[in-house]
Amino acid sequence: MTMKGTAERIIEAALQLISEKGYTAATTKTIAELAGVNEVTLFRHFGNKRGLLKAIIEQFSYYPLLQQEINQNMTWELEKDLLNISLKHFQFLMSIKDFVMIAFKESIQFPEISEEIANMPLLIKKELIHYFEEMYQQGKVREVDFEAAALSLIALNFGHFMSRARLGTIVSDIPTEELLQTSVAIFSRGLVS
Amino acid sequence: MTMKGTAERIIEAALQLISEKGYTAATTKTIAELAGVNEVTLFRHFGNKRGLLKAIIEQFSYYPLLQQEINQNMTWELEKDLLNISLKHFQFLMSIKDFVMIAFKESIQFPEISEEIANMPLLIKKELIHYFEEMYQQGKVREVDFEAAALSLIALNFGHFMSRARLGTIVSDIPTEELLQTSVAIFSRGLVS
DNA sequence: CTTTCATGCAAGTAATCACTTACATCCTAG
DNA sequence: CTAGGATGTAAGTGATTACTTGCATGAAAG
Repeated sequence: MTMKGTAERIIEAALQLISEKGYTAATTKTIAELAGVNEVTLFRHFGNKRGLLKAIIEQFSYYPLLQQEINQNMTWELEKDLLNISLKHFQFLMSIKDFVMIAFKESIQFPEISEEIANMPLLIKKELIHYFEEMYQQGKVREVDFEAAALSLIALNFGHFMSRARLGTIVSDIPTEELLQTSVAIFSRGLVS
Repeated sequence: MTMKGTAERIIEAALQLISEKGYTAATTKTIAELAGVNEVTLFRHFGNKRGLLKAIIEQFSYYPLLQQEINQNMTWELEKDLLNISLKHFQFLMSIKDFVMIAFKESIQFPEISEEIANMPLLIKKELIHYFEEMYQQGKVREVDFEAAALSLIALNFGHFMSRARLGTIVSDIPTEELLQTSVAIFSRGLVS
């Protein structure tokens, strides 16, 4: 069954080209070429260009949730846990980098993407607030606005991701893990009671 | 002299449309329409579509520097200064929001933009490192990797900006100033000696 | 062996793109 | 009042776009 492989290759090519050039500039012709597939095959699979984008969005709505992986491996040591979460968060963003880029490029034109991409920080926020509240009960973090704290850690990771994904090492050549480690060290020290 | 007003209106329209739809999808026709100008006038002013983008980039390369404003009003009280810097940084990003969006959308296709947009964090990083080093001399911050610390604060602000600029209040409806305040409070507490 | 189904290939559609040319109109500075 | 420069209008260019149609090919399944 070559069909599955073909559709997947088209989606991969579209993912790459749309994330690089944007939806309009990534033509069906170039997508088909990159996929090593005839242009008509693209239309036979997805109907039209928008159907291809829809397929991309659907693929990532079923993406393995970061949420669950955060809940596991909790040691209830603030810095250790936050570093683990941050690393996972960063790696997760990197693994779906192309999709994130498309989402930020085309969110105004295709509102369906906005909902999809907003869902990620919302879920992580929920988990983090839950974690902070539990840690507060244990007397391990001081009293702050936990929602704001959660959003800050998310913003921190996302900012690092954007910088690395878009500008590479232009801004700094500190290794990512080192950067996140310092980043989380400061943040968690600001949270401990 | 109506010329200046016309060129400005075209640039404004282009800024809005390109940031919303991307370079390719923002057609010269729609840009001219939004500017309330005939399409040929656009070409008479900027030669071709790329010349229009070039004009946009040039406009922001002469943008008043955030750098200077940071250097002023230093109180050498960590949290107060960092909050001031963060607020200014955020407001600055918001004021050139459309340009930032274009930069992140088209940086792969037009590398000139990448350099322009990377310059901003580089300058702020330099100032922050300088500030942290001085504060360390004064015994007011503990010893950390100051570059990583600077990058973290920048990532923090940029992350908040991206969230608000792109997703609005979907993720959270905490007022921006309140969010930044908590954000900086945690961060600066993690830095003090 | 034959049928079926995914794909390739060739050709063509109408629409839209960036961009040009020629000429009319208007405002303003001299 | 007049000359020049900025703008509008009209019409059109070739290139490219998303998308379609008809037919050939090839491999796999019954």
